[in-house]
Amino acid sequence: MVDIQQLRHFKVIAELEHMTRASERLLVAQPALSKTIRLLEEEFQVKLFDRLGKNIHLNENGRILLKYTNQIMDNLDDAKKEILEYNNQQNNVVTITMQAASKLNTYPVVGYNSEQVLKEREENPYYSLKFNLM
Amino acid sequence: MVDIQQLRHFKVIAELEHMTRASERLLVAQPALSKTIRLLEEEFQVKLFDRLGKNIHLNENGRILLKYTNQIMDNLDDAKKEILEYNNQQNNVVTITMQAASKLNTYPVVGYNSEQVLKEREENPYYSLKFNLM
DNA sequence: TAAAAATACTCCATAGGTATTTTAT
DNA sequence: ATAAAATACCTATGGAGTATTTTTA
Repeated sequence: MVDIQQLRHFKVIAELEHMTRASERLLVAQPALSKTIRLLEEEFQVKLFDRLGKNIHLNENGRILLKYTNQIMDNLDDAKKEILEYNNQQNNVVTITMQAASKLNTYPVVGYNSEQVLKEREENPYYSLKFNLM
Repeated sequence: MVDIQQLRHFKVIAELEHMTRASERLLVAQPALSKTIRLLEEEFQVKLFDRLGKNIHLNENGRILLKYTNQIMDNLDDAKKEILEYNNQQNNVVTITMQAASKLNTYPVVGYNSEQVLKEREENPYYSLKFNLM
């Protein structure tokens, strides 16, 4: 099974066309990268690089994989960004903190999520609840 | 580091919103899936599911991740397909086979890739060379 | 009390390390 | 003689398994 670590390494090797320099860049031993490329080549059943003398040269299969690898990396970055964004928009979250003894504001809130409110009340003298505004 | 196996598992769990049924579908033990979700939640620093009593419910973070997970899966499938396609189009590959002793056709080919031709000639009485038509 | 998820542990597969070999400049 | 990749071998981390506990409907 392909994994993202392998693709991260492949990307750098493909861009440098040089395992040793890639191993320095990635802080990973060179033989580990040789193995990674062998595994990817077995996985896809094709060579990704031509071996030219002591060097390697990305071939058409490699170029195809690189194109999709870049998209996958972008997808991952975008997922992280979008999740971060969603959770950092504090202005769409309302936090209401109240004292457990006070029934003043409890009942309207109970209507929102009764189990959670009652549990919070049992456990903490002061408790707060967050609501996402849609 | 996120990996694709984790995302494959997450996708099924997210779609079923049920670890036990996902574990049957994926032929993976249920505790392994619990751990996978915990690891993903640590990785992204957010909860992906709300725990509602004994069930789980995909939340907004989970929905965001699922969207990108689907794109990543599609990218991987597409990469495999495109590589397969490229390598199965035999009609864009010309194979020329010749006898090593004959110099008849060698020289024009030497112009294309001399090292490879000379090596092939040393090793095989009959050898063939493939050319990709661009 | 049954059904779900979480936790605790154990084990093994494999990613990555070091040392060395092979190959080509 | 040097520089690159490949191979061989070893180790340790973590993914997945079994057994059990916790939680709740």
